[in-house]
Amino acid sequence: MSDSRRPSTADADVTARLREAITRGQLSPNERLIEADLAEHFAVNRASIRMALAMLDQDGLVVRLPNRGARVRAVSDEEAIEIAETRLAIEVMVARQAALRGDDAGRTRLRAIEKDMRRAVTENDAAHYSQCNAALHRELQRMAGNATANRILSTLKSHLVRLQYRVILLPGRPRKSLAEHRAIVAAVCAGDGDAAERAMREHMISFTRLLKQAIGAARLGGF
Amino acid sequence: MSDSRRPSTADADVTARLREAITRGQLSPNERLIEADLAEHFAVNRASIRMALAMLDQDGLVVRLPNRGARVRAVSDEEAIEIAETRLAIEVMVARQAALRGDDAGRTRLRAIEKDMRRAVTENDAAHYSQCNAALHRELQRMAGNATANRILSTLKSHLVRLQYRVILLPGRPRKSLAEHRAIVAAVCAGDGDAAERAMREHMISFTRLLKQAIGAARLGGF
DNA sequence: GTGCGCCAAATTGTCAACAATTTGGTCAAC
DNA sequence: GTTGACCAAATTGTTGACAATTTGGCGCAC
Repeated sequence: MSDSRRPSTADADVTARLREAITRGQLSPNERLIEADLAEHFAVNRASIRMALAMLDQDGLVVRLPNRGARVRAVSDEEAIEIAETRLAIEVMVARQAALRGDDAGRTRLRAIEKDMRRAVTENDAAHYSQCNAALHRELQRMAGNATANRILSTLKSHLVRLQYRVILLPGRPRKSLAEHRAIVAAVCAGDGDAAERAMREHMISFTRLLKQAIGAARLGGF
Repeated sequence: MSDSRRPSTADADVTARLREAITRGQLSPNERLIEADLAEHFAVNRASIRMALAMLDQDGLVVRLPNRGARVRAVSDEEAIEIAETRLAIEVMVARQAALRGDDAGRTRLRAIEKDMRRAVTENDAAHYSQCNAALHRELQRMAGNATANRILSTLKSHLVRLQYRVILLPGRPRKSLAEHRAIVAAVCAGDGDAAERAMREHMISFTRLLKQAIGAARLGGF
């Protein structure tokens, strides 16, 4: 659903593809991004690549040094924690706003996602659980209707994707996470902003703590 | 201090200048940004302008439509409120982190700024007060040491500059704001994260409320 | 007079060539 | 053997020309 006759430039297209290649880990952190090579790989000219690199630099996914080219930005461990903390602050606000401003359709969808989530846990389907998790947060964002927060969250998430799968795969995580999610859904559906905020804070603190553990473990075991 | 022999490209330079022109209001909201004109005005070639527009688009300061050019993005009233709410969430976190992680030098500077601020209020110097205000928030950000949050805050602020001066100039605002700032400084210097968070929340809620008032007033009186 | 198609001007998108800079290696001098 | 200058290759930065698209106006039919 992206190659129809809708007006779109090569630039925007290649930017999206390059962004995905980075977030999906097909390009390693600190890997050099050589304009000519990328231009050939994506079958566009260098100007488009240049544009894409400039935008991804602004996004924080790429670092560019004058006359010295671009690299995939490596998020350090400290940075990953910073990002998680900032994400926490915004997700908490989003949960509150979703509780206060959400509509009936949203609440219905929220309950459906929760149900689906329960099934994923009983069936031990980690992949599906991860999808439900994303869907739930997405629905909360939609209900909150704060486009600014949504934009920021999506860029923050794009910086963490590489790391967060470690957390999801931790033993016992889905069961714990499920309970937290149910508390969030209950509070939001009840229209209780304070409770939603508390529940989301609990959830994100728990996530952040595990992220720190995962990072610490990787630091010891990785090299 | 920008034309020395430090390596810098025309692109980065013109991006900063264009960004400033937009935030300072020298370019009106919705104004068309024609590449050739800008290139002539800034004495660079179109490619640099193109790059700058792409980055500012990513920043949210400019909107670009394929084949139809770029315009200065107009932040709607609803959006301004969204931005203020999101900023609140992050500033609150920054205040907490500043309280927990701040160093002695930072605390000293904070007290100095507060003192300066008091003087600005007694002397009714709104411009100087505004500077102190910026300095205080900047110092808190430095103390918190959360680069991610800092980056986000600076873009959020750049979207609000046009509006916030209305709030500062409201009668009685500096005196009220001063009391709020003193509470923040006290809590942060005491290393009390909870209190710092509360104080900053109070302050930002008060700011957001006034922003809404200012927006409402402008909507009635403006046209 | 109103609507419709068409053309020209303005503007953005794409491209390739050229200039400037960095990088890595070689060779000579010490 | 090490240091330093210098050169060549690789890469990025800049420029101008050309192609594609949109926009606004003009004339024509009705």
